[in-house]
Amino acid sequence: MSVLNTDRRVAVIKALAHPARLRIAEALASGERCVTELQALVGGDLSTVSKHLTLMREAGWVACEKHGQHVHYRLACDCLATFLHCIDSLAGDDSNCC
Amino acid sequence: MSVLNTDRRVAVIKALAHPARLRIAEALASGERCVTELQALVGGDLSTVSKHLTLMREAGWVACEKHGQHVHYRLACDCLATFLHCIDSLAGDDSNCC
DNA sequence: GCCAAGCTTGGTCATTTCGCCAAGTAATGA
DNA sequence: TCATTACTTGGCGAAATGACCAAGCTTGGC
Repeated sequence: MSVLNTDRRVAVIKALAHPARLRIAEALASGERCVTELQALVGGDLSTVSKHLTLMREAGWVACEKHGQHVHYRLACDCLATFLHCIDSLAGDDSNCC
Repeated sequence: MSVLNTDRRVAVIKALAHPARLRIAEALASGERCVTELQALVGGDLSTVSKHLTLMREAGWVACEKHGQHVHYRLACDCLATFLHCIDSLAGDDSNCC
């Protein structure tokens, strides 16, 4: 495995390694949302949310499409549930991993 | 899902969101290694590697056991392969996600 | 055309993370 | 016991990340 591939993998992982971005991903699992809706969910400045979404898009987690004034974001990958299940097997308070 | 759970999930994800730590995890997938061996693999100072391992242990990814002078680190979770497969479906150069 | 809503981009500052060095502990062998 | 190897911990400066503000672009309604 090359260093480049490692760095690419790291970029994908980092894109979810932030509370706001993880919450955004969880929200999008139940359907499309526009930026303002996601801001209402995670709080903070709209520009901050927009930048989080750009990062997630570059990593490949989400895709977006413009509808009039609104930009609809959605999950671009159906493996989020698998990913989270894997994380939760480690994150559980009861340490019942694997 | 509470904020606390989100933060715990983020801590688990962050523990692999670094090139050296990801490489360490990949290496441990093929068997136990002591700290010096992992240092040879990822480079940098031994203390840096040790701190990476502490972080990964607190997140639950690895466990360790002392054998004489050596400390053997191993994966504490068998879901790493699943995790990486999920990441690679996004990290591939060919964008063939999902 | 003009204004407001929705979003993105650039800039700056505060916070976090990272990596090395130095110092300390523990086990082994001479 | 003294030196060496293996590892951990604390500390500090450097680099990366995150959050807000301000400014700009685009779309839609009046």
